[in-house]
Amino acid sequence: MARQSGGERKKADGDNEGRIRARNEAKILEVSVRLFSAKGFDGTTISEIAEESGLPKANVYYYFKTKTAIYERLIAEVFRDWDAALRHIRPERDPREALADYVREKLESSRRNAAQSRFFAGELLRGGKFLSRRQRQHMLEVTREACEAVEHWISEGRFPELDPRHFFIMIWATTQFYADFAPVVAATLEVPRLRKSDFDDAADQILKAIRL
Amino acid sequence: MARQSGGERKKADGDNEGRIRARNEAKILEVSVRLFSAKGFDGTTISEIAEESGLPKANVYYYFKTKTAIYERLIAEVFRDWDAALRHIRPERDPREALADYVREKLESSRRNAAQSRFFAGELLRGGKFLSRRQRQHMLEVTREACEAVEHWISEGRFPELDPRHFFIMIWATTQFYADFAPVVAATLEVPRLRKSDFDDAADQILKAIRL
DNA sequence: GTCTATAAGCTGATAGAC
DNA sequence: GTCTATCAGCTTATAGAC
Repeated sequence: MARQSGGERKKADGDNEGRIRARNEAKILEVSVRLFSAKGFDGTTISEIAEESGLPKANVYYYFKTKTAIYERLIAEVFRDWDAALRHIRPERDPREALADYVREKLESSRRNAAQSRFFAGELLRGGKFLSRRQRQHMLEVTREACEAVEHWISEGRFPELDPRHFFIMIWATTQFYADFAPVVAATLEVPRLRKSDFDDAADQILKAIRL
Repeated sequence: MARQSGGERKKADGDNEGRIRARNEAKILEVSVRLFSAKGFDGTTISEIAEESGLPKANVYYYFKTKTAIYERLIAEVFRDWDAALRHIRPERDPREALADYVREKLESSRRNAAQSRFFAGELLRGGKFLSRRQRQHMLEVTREACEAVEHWISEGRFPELDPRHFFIMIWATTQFYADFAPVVAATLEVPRLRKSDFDDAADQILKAIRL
């Protein structure tokens, strides 16, 4: 009680304030990624974000200055994990095992965060206008490193003579596809909806198809 | 002159009217597919469609009752070509040649109609809510037929023992990717923008990777 | 068929009381 | 920090003169 009175207010309930802020921001972002991925940037309204977050519209604006700010925060969040799976691709590893780990992790992470995956795919589909130069640069560097690992394997005769860049595009396209275009995949597999086992099958089939 | 007067007006300038209608509708659709693919359904306004079509807004509404009607017409148009490339996949053909033709045509058509390809990808990314049951059914049947051809090849020992459905998902995902996510691909290949030769390389690399 | 003017409603964003 | 009330602007879509 005493701590909350006086001129130190701002600092005094800093903990509480921080907790509330963290919780509300997290809720807003969680709801937003789902809505943006399902309806796009313009199809998503702040009213709807507020409603599904259980907050009045003005409170959403209290935490995020604009709708664009929410979108950009989400881009940054997705981006942080973009290269997580690529860490498996290292020259000293066995190519077969490294690729298997990479494909499985990529499929698993897009399955677990389907909304996030679709959100990012939507952004790239529209040309990636919200990506900063920094972020583009980072993607490029990470890809280049992975390509170097593959080139190393090729030079040792442990990998087929493919262009690593096209190879990664192929793997990336395929793994993303299962989560991003789930309805099409489900229809093709003739199941009502995708289960974890379908993703496991996908991983096996992809690795089998490229016959490493 | 005489033909245009009197009660037969509607029929008399039917030719002219039809030509104008055909031209204006085509222009509207051409502009719309580009705008929808770049900004999504809600991000695209009828004002903008009208402006870029060189027509007043009210005329757009004269040809299409609603914005949704334009979108649905585009879906139907894209849809008509969905299975064109799959016609190469027939049991009596040589699997190697059939697949090569399929991959090349898929890449070439998505390259030539990049806006259309992205438009459709955007629709599927949002769950394909505008697809009719008929259209879904058609996709399913065409895919099933192609899978049967592959199964035939497998039974004769002319094709690796893969699940044809996962195999087609892999091919479809990869070929689409080059046109739909062109900026990412261009960055990965470290070129300013994709040229026809990049698509040709892609076809070669895909076919090489699956080692048919 | 063409086009201007306008209706009716929703949007992102803010002011200001509590 | 929370929330109500509200604004200014833009949206889809239509009415009605030409």
